[in-house]
Amino acid sequence: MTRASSRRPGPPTRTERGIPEATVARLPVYLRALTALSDSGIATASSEDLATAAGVNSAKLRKDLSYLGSYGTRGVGYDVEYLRYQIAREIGVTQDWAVVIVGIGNLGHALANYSGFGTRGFRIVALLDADPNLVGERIGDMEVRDFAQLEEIVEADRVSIGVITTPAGPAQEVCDRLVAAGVTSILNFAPVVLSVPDGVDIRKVDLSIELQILAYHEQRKSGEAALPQVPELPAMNGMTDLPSVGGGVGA
Amino acid sequence: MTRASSRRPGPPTRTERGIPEATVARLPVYLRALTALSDSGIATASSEDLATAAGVNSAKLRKDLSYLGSYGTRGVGYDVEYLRYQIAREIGVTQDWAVVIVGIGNLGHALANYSGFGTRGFRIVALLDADPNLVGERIGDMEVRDFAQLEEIVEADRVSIGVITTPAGPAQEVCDRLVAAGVTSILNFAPVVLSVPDGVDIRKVDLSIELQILAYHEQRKSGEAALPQVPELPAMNGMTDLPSVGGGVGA
DNA sequence: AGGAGCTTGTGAACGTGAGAACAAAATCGG
DNA sequence: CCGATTTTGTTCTCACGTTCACAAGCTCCT
Repeated sequence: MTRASSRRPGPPTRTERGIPEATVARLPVYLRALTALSDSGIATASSEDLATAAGVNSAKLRKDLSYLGSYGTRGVGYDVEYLRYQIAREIGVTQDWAVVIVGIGNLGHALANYSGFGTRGFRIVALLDADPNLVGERIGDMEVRDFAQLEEIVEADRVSIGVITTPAGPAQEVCDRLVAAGVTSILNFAPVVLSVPDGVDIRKVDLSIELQILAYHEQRKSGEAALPQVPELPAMNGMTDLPSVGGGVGA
Repeated sequence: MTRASSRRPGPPTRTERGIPEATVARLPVYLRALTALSDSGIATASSEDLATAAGVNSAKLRKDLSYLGSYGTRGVGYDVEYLRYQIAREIGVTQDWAVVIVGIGNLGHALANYSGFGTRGFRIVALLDADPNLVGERIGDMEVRDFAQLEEIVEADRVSIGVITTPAGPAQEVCDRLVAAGVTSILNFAPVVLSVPDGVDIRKVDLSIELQILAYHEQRKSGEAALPQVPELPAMNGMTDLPSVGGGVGA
C-alpha cells in the first residue's frame, strides 16, 4: 500500500490528485457524519460541528477537506449537501461498485444478509463458495454459486472488489484466483497475510487483532503492579499448552 | 486514544512501559506469525523470516521487538516459542479475558458462532439482546440473555471487554450502559462515533469504511481520465437521491 | 459604506513512524 | 584461540501526520 507519490520536499504532495492516505481513511467518516446531519435537516455546518459529529478535531478536518478543494465559505461554514456530494465523488461512491463475497460461512452469511449494502455505493453481485453443500442455498434474494464460476462472473459484471471470508487455509488461493480473474481490490477477513502483485490493493479486517490491542491497554489499566516486571525465563513446561493465541475470525 | 505518555524529546518514550501505538498494533500480527511458524515445527527464526511471515520489513520488526526487551540472539535469531510467550505476555493474552457481545443480529450471530474464540485468550461469557424474541435462543452452547441482565453479568464474570454489534440507533445507549456497568474496553461494529469517558478504550471496525477506502483507490486506477477534473457545481436536482452512502455493517 | 465578528484555509512547529545503515555480539570452522 | 560470518539491537535521518495559530475572506449590523 505504497500509494503516496512522494516527489520532492514540501507539504505532503498536495494538489494534483495526491491525497494523504490518513486523510483518505477519514473521508468516509466525514461522509457518514454529513449524511447524518443531512438527515436531521441541517443545511449548513461549521468545521467545528462536523468535527464533533465525526469524532475528530476541527483543525484536522479543515486540513483534510482542503486537500479536496475549497468547498466551504469563510464566516459561514460548509453546505452539507454540496460537501457531501463532493466527498462522495472524490471517494467514488457516486457510482456503484460490483462486489463478490467468497466464503459463505458465518461471517459471509452475515455480510450477505446485510441489507443496507445496495443503497450505499456497493452492489453484491455474487456469493461464492467451493463447498457443494452450500451452493444453491438462498440468502435473501441471492443464491450461493460455485466458486468455479468466479471468472465468468467477474467478467460479466465488471467486478473490481472482492471480499474474502473464507478460513485462513484457502484464503491465499482464493486471493490468487480473484487477482487472476481481474479483481484489483480485496477486503480480507481471513487471519492470514495475503500477498498480491503491485497494482492490487488489499485491506484487512481482523477481530482477533482488535481484541488483542484492547487487551494490551486493558492490562495496563488493571494490575499495573500485578504485572511482573520482566520474568526472564518463564517456566518452560507451561509453554506448550499456552492458549493458542494468534487465530482470527476466519469464518 | 491518547495513550503515548510524552514527557520529553528523544526516542518515542521508550522503556518504562511505553510502547508506541503503531508497534502495539503489530504485536498481534507477530504473535500470529510465530504461532504459524511454531505449528510448522520451526524452532528458531531470523528477523527476516519473521518479517516475511508477518508481512512487514525486517528493520521495523526488529525495532518493534526491541521495545519489549532483548529476546533474540545475535548471529542466530529468535527462539520461536520463547518469543511467542513474551509477546503473548506483553499483550496480555496469557490470561483469559471475559467478553460480552451485545446485539445478536447477523453479525452478532456470526461472532457468537465463531468457535476459535475460547482458545485464543478471550472467552465469551454472554450474548445479550434487548429483543424479547431473541432472548432464549440457543447459539452453539450459549443462550441469548436479556440486555437488562448486563450489570449482574459484568459484575459476576469480571467482564472488561464489550463488543457492540447493534444497529447504529441504540449503540450509544448500549455503550453508556456498558461503561456504567464497569466495562473499560469496547469494540464497536455499529456505524456511529461513540463517545466514552476518559479511561475507556474504544476501537471501531467498519465494513463500509473499508470498502469506501478501496473504492477511492479503485477509482484512481480505472478512469484516471474518465474522472471530471473539478465540476464546481453538480446538478442540484440529482443531489437529493444520491445513494445514501455513509452506512455500515451495523447488524 | 464601514467595521465587528465569525469561520475557513494554510503556513509553520512539533511529534511520531519508517527505513537505512552500522556497531555489537554470538556462532562456527580451522 | 582467532578470524570470518551471521544476525541482532540501535542510532540517525527522513517522511508523514497532527496541531497551533493566524491572515484572508465572508456576512451582518449600524
